[in-house]
Amino acid sequence: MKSAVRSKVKSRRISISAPRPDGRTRTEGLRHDLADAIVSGEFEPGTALDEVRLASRFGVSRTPVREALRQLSASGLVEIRPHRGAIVAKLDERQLHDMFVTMAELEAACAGLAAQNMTTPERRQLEAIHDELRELVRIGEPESYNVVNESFHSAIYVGAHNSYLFEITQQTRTRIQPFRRAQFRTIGRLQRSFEEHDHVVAAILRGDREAAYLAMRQHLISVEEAYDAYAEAH
Amino acid sequence: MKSAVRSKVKSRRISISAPRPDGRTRTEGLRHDLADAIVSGEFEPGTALDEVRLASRFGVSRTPVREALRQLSASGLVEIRPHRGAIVAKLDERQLHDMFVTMAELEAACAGLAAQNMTTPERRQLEAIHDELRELVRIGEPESYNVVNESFHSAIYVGAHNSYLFEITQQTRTRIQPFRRAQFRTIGRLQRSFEEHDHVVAAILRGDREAAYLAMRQHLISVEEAYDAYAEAH
DNA sequence: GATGATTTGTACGTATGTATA
DNA sequence: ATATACATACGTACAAATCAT
Repeated sequence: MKSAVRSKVKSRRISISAPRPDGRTRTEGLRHDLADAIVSGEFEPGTALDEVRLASRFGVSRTPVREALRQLSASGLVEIRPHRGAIVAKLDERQLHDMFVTMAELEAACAGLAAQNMTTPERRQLEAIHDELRELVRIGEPESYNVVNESFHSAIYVGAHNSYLFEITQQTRTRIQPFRRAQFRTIGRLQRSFEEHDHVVAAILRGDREAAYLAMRQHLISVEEAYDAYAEAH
Repeated sequence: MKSAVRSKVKSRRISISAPRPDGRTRTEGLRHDLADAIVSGEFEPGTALDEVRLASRFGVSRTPVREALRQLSASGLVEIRPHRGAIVAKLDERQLHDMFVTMAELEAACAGLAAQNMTTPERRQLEAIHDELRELVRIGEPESYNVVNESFHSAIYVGAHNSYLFEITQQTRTRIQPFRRAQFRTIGRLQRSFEEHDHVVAAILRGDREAAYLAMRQHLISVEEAYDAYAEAH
């Protein structure tokens, strides 16, 4: 219906071609923006990523869109089916479970290495975050707890002092993100989470690698169980 | 200067465009071929990946080359510097060491999960491979040992029954590959490797997750030490 | 199941940014 | 420091494949 009109109408170029104010290429900017949209949940898993629509939405041609999609497909956020377009990657139950289990192993490895490698200031910082979480449990603030909890885990990734492990741990977290429903909702779960952290922190502070590994692995398994219980109830 | 002439001259198309005999796109084929060339050592780390040269070498236009390079950069084999071209990814000492340590953690995680999850046939198969390696140590065949050793490790990746862990373990192995110099060269190292495997196999067969984890981690640390010793001597 | 519409895949030209003399 | 050469970034045209009808 509309197609007859289009070919004459479209001719005027939008020309956003201005010499790139920032130093970034369009492809880079797009990859970043698309990843954000997926991780934040704006584009849900399974959403079709139409090249032309994305191009016009972001005011660029199809070329950078295609290049960004290729990169995101290699990192796992996007799935490309040849000749059939790209969609936001979808995971079935099994794949999601596998990812959780692997995440537990990765974070446990981080904790173990952190027990060995953290500097004294890093250890002090971890304790400080842990104390902050204790207070948030006491006054019962799930939202703040979730935010500070992120720093807790990040501090341990960094403390492992291993750039590659850091990279794949973050990447795995990013890939799971679109599938995370709610975080901690109940005070009970908060309390339990804090107690598990307590074992992790104690092991790291006394430099006990294997104990830190086991405590963190256990913590994450228990996080998955909490998710599952929540998912089942909803 | 030449541009006046060019626009008339270029018109004849080379037309390798034959309707794609296989079902694969050129980008896919190229990504595969490039990854192969890098992993096999044909393109060494640091090699410049000139778009035009690659395009003509593989008989395609620059577009699929660019798209393949983007994917390989997301998977870590290639490094893209904006406006400055792509090179085969290079790792410094520290990065390589970090990757080895992480590989040890990943394989250890696989071994731990394999101890839990391997089926009876899988356990039998692992034992069979292990017996084969014993024989190869006895008669002293480093080349065959290296080949069968790969199956040994692969059997454990598979036995973990975790698709995501499998994926990142393989990907890490691929990324380290271009930096592997020689494999086991000495009979002494062969013997030592076999003894370490022995602990891993025993732990897996009796379903002892933590012991399997520790034994595999130790094995890989000792593999890295062997590499380092070799590198230092050469 | 064939045909037209739509969307992706590939080629190529030109502009823009980077390196070099 | 400026100009020149060169490789990449991006837009656009067309071909090929998929999907609707």
